Amino acid sequence: MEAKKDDMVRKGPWKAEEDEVLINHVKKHGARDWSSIRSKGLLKRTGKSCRLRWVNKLRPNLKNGCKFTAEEERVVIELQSQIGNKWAKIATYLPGRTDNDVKNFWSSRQKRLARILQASSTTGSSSSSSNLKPQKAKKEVSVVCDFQAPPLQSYSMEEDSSARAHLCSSSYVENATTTQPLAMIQLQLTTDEMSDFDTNHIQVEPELQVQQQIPFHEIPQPHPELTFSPESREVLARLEDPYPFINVFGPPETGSLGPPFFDPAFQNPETPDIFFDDIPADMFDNIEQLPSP
DNA sequence: AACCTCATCAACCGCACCCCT
DNA sequence: AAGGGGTGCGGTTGATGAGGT
Repeated sequence: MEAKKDDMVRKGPWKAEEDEVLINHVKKHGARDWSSIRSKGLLKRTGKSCRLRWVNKLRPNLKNGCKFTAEEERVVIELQSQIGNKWAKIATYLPGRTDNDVKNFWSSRQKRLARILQASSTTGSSSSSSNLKPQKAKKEVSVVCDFQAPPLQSYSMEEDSSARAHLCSSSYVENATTTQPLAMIQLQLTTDEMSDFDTNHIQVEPELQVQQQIPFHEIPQPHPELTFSPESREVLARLEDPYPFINVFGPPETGSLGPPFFDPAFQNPETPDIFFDDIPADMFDNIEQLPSP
């Protein structure tokens, strides 16, 4: 019985001591040999669990606790439309973000979208927001008022584009018929959320200010194509590029895109790298880079 | 204050792939 | 060639906190 208890795999939240053991293991052996952590008796966690913990929480330079910026959201949406639910691949475009982050972001988004669609379909095409929760309706009003940014250019806005361009909010989504292309609705949600980008109205966190101070019109625009045109295939091909973001959205010539994504100094102050000071400098080179073909 | 709804996050699970023997 | 172990990925779930009624 005792031996059985010792063999038990531990599950659930990680303790600080376990994190420490895991970090020490990675220091010594690198981010591999996950199974040996258990076989050596260092932890009662499975190799998978250890790897997941490292990748999602302990790895250096993670943006833990930071909400997705408008730019990151746009990258996710753009790439998801191009390559589907390849979260790990998409995450390689977002330094400091994990596939789990991207996945969670997307599923939250889908839930929200589904709710909005359901709300609009159950009550027909009524233009009022009364079918939503009152607090939601309130939020939407403020968003509509605050939103001043130009629309994304990555999707074609055809009929009714001017209205949507200026008032891209969930309440307009609600007005949309359910036959509206999903991409369009997703775009509307995006721009809704991007109202956060209005620095005149929103207090931004210090570590995000570098990016959020960028005038909206200077943000590099993604490719306009949605279909798998030759250009899109080119984008897919760039997935092997260690810094594909530069290529996909144009060179950071204005410097506007640079800091949050490419400046090593841009780190979440809540997750300092003090644990890793004595790790060989090149040890993590492989982590952020895409695997070589 | 209690309750409800929703969003977010961390972690687990199953499957697929790769590599080694 | 086949089998097994290790690893990576995507889907799902449960816990928790925030905000509103």
